[in-house]
Amino acid sequence: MGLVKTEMFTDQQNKIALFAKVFGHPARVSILQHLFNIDSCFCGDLVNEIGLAQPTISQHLKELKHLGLIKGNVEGTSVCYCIHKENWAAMKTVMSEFLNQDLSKKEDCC
Amino acid sequence: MGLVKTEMFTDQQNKIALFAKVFGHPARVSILQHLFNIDSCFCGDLVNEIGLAQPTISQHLKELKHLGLIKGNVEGTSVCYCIHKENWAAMKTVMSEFLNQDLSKKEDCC
DNA sequence: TATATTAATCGTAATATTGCAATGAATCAA
DNA sequence: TTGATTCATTGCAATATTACGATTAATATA
Repeated sequence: MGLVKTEMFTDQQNKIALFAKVFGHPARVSILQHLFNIDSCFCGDLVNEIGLAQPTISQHLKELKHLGLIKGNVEGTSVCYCIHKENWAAMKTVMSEFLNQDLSKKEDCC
Repeated sequence: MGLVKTEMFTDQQNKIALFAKVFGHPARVSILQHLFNIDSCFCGDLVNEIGLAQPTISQHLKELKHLGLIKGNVEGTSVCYCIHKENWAAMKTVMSEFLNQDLSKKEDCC
C-alpha cells in the first residue's frame, strides 16, 4: 500500500486530487505566489527567496511543470519560470466547481 | 527527510498546503462530494458507495474531521457525518484567495 | 445476558514524498 | 579552451501516506 487506488474513482475526482496534491506542499505554494507577485522568476531567485536547496526547488518546479501549471524558458544559463495562464484558468475551473458546491440547500444531518 | 520544513514558510502558506493536502486524495474528494450530494451520510454508506475497506474510509474521515471540514454525530451504532458549513466557508476563503490571484496584469516573462 | 451491528483503533506492509550531496549538461566569459 | 555559472538529474536516507486484517468499544436487539 501507500498506493492510491485511482481506478475506484472518477476522472474528475482523480483530477481534483492531483491538482490539490501539488498544492499540498508549502514550498510549491510559495513558488507559485512568487511567480504571481515578483517579476524575476528565475530558478536561482526562487532558491534564494525560499530557503530550500537548489535540487529541492528544482524538483518542486518539475512537479508544477508536469501538471502544466507553470512553464520554463531557458535564457542563457538561467531558466525563467512563469505561470501557464491558460492551464491555471482551467485548473481553477475544476477546483472551483469542487470548492463552491452548494451548501445552502443542504440541511445539517448531524 | 520525507519531512516538510514548515518553519520556512508563512502560516498562510502552510494553511493552504494543509487544506490542499487533504483534498489530494480521490477518496476524500469522493467522500466530500457524497456528503454534499446525498442525504444519507453514515460511515457505512460511504464504505458501500466508495469501494475501500471500512478502516480506510474511517481513516480518511478522521483526517477530514481533524481539519474541521466535516463533523460526525453518533446515532445509535451508526455515525452520521456532514460538512461543517462554517469551516468549509472559511477554507474556501483561504483557498480562493490563492487560486484567484490576478493574472491579468502579469505579463508572460517566458 | 448474549449476540449482532457499526465504526474506531492498532499494527503492519507496501509505496510515495521530501530533502540534499554529488554529479552532469549546457551556456557564457575570459 | 578553460573556468565559472546555472540548473537538471541521480542516488539515497528519513519520514509520511495508504490500505487493510484483526481487534476493540459502544450500542442495539433478541
